[in-house]
Amino acid sequence: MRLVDADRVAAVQQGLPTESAVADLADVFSLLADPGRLRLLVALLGAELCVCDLAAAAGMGESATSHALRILRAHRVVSVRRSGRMAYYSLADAHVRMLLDLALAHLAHSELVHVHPGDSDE
Amino acid sequence: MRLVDADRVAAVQQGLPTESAVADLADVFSLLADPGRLRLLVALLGAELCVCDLAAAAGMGESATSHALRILRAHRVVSVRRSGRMAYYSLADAHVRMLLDLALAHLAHSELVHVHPGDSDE
DNA sequence: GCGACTTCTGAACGATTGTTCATACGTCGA
DNA sequence: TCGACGTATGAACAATCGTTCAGAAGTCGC
Repeated sequence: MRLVDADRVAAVQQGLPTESAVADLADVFSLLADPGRLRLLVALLGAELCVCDLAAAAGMGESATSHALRILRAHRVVSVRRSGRMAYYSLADAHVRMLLDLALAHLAHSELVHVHPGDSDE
Repeated sequence: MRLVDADRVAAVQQGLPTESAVADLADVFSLLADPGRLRLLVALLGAELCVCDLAAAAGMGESATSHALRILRAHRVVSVRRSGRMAYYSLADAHVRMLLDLALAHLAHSELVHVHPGDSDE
């Protein structure tokens, strides 16, 4: 394999996180990479909601909502509080909350950050 | 569709970003959801590197690296500077840079944030 | 110009992911 | 206890994504 700046490559490699750390990071970002889950999480930023209200707020079916919540729950991103036959979900991961806050702040702050339709996306 | 707390649902819906904004956000997170791209971006946090050095630093093939860079370039996340037959890439999106910095800071800060293997992941 | 080299691109394969339908579980009211 | 309701789960399908192989385009040294 060819190298141009071996020193810099070695320095960068040393600064890289562990393989498992990178995998965990990618895992967290994967959870945020789905519009449905993203809407659910944003909805949960301020309020605790039950499944049917979450489905209505996010504009998706209750089954899809339950599946999405199942994944988020498995990754400890949301927590559930049961009251009778209702299930109230809330955001449980401070890490994800900060990522969401940062992302939403950038959304409100400027509209130049992301690509424009038909402009650069492949 | 059944609703438990219609007021709260309406309030949450009003606070949700636009559909296209959510899609753009999910798009950005999708770029960070792949371990290979994540390693490339972290490598680019501090240094400008050519394709072969990036491939070596991230531990992936040059073709795979080029494909990943192509996607990142299409989304304006990285920019390329050409010098002869070499292509030097650098991180171009301040938004993504802050997300990466925040994520890496959390990695260094605590190891309790994410799930443990075989503990909660489905 | 010719050959070596770096990067880029296209196509095909395999794998993973999200969605949907249908159904099962647990809870409340009569 | 029985039916209705909210939620959860399983399976199957479609779609998307990443990787790989092979080859093309452009550049430098001779």
